Amino acid sequence: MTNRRATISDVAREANVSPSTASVVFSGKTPVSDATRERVLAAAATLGYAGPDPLAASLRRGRSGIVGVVVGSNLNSIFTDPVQRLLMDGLAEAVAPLGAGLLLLRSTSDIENAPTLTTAPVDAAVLIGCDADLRDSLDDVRARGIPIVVIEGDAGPGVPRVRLDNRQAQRLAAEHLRELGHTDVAIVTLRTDAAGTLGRIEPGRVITIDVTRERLEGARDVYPGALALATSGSTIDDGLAAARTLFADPDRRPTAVIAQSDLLATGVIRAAEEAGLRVPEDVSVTGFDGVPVDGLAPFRLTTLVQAATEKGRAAGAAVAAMLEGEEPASVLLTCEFRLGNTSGPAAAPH
Amino acid sequence: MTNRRATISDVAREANVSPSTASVVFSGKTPVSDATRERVLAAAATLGYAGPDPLAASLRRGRSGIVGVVVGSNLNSIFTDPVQRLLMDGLAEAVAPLGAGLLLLRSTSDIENAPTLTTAPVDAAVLIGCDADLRDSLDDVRARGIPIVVIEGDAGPGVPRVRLDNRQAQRLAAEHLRELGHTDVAIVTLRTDAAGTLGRIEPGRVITIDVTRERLEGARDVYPGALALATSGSTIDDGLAAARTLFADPDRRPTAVIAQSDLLATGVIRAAEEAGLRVPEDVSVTGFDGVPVDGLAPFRLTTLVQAATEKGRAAGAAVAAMLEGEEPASVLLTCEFRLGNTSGPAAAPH
DNA sequence: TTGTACGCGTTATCAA
DNA sequence: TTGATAACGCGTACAA
Repeated sequence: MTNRRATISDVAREANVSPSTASVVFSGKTPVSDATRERVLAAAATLGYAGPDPLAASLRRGRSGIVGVVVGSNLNSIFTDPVQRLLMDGLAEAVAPLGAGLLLLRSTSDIENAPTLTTAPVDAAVLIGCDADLRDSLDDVRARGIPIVVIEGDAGPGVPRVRLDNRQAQRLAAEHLRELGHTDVAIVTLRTDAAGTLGRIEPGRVITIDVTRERLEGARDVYPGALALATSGSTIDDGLAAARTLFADPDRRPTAVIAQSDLLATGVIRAAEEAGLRVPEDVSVTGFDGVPVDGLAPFRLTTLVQAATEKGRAAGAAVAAMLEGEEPASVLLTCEFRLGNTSGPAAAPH
Repeated sequence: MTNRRATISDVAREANVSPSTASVVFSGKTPVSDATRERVLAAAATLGYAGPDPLAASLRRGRSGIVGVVVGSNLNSIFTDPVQRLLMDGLAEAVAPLGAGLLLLRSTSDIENAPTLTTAPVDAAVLIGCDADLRDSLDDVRARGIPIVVIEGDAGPGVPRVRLDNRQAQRLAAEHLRELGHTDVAIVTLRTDAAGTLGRIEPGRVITIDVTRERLEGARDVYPGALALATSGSTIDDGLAAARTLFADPDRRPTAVIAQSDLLATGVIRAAEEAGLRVPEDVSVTGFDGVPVDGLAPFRLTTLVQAATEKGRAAGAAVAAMLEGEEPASVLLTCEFRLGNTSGPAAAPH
């Protein structure tokens, strides 16, 4: 009894049918007479057989039903961002009909033996962002011929991408501020490189993270010389810290701040309140993402709404299509400008 | 060329060695002469062989290297909570040395064909929380004989649990308030049932969520009759909404609020500020979790610090042990009381 | 150090 | 509607 798990052959024997018939009872791919079905099911119950072994079935079918999701660093950091969470939700939703689940994988790990894209039984991979580390390990994966999709990143030619038109979107916010009469505008950016270098972005600085660079370009299309401050991540506290330096000197403070995320914008608003400034009377703030921010009320951010869930869904759909043998297609999503109560006319100079 | 992927036999043939020798070159389990190794590797390169197929390898050794993590509803909601995120981090870390990754699974899904604990090739499963739906589907899984561990929930006898001593911990906070002289204390709780029923918890109300019930018991050990308000989740906004009703009537407001999470506590503090109350002079607030809350500064919550990452790690370790054939052992973690600047002596009655 | 032989548990294909 | 056959691609005793 403690020997070995029952297999489908055992069940078949017990039910006096062939293994293939027993298999069909479980898969339902071919009609089976009610009588045999019941006999098989009864045999399974007797033997404590819980259904086909997923591993063996996968091998036979050549599909594991698993999509690898490669995230940069630790899991905690990726899920801190509401946009990422929605994205994962959309992704999960889109791959579920394939019978696929999401396997969380990290691009790098100091842990011996950690699972990787090469050792894990994945049918396809979705890369979130794509840094240098990742790009290297990608060759192995492509050699294996599994479909790959990149979200907000670039994994080289031939790898379909799902991303936002960040530059165009951010330009909308900047134009909105220009129309309100703002001339003195500062920008609070997301992290500019893997290291998360803080502080003022001088002309020579290389911005290796696409999203950040593109949004900055969009803002600078309208305000070419605007001061830009880099943060190390998209959190309220990061926005707060950056904005404190912006508001430190009453004589040189901007009348509007373009934040590259809603979380950062929330921090900027908090810094403004700290400094005794009213939003939007004294300072206008725009965000990016259009996600609900816990604790932001009563403010409604003026922001660019991105369809984060849709982004995940698009990536999932791309993966599904490639699994069907279709040609990969990149997707470029656009954002919608949403007016909130955090932006208003530039204050008359005092 | 476009035919079929190369297999290890192809490589072996190309290198003039036997398949087993080629296999050994990749697994490294047996010494191989340098000459043969290089020949095999060269052959692999020629054929574009990217290493053993994970699926076949898994079937052969009976291990997929995948641990299923079953979360209640959507991924978004679970990762909204910083505690859950840290927990996942710890879990990922603990299972990585096994060469295992985490497969995200939902306990219920309306999507046809969605992957489940029964259809996915998992070596083990970790359940986060455990509601009725889940408990039912568990029988199938147990029939398969894979190890299961439950975090903060109860999956029935024989399933090892990893959890906190919530009651004892929450009592510490209540005792702290009692020592400060508070007599009029209110409690803001986490969700009490799957539906997320809001509002005052009357004596008869059934609390199906263990964490909530246990923490409430801890608080009531000290303040038996305290008013308790249920929220629908652990967010700042939920805490804010609940606390607004607490502070609405100036004559009947509590001098201290016990919140069942740090996020809720942050909302309570915000509500206090809104109502023109000073923390902790006019009202003391305690939290639970001890996680960094984005945007809480300059407050440091008086709270119970739980080792969230450790909780995940413990679950991972339990899984690892069971995979080694060891006996499952439940783990009960304790919290540490941490004094912040959100609690102080009860104000003299006016 | 290398090779032989077999089976892991299933399912697609085809014929009956 | 059912059954026989043959892989799926690999790892591992065991023998040489």
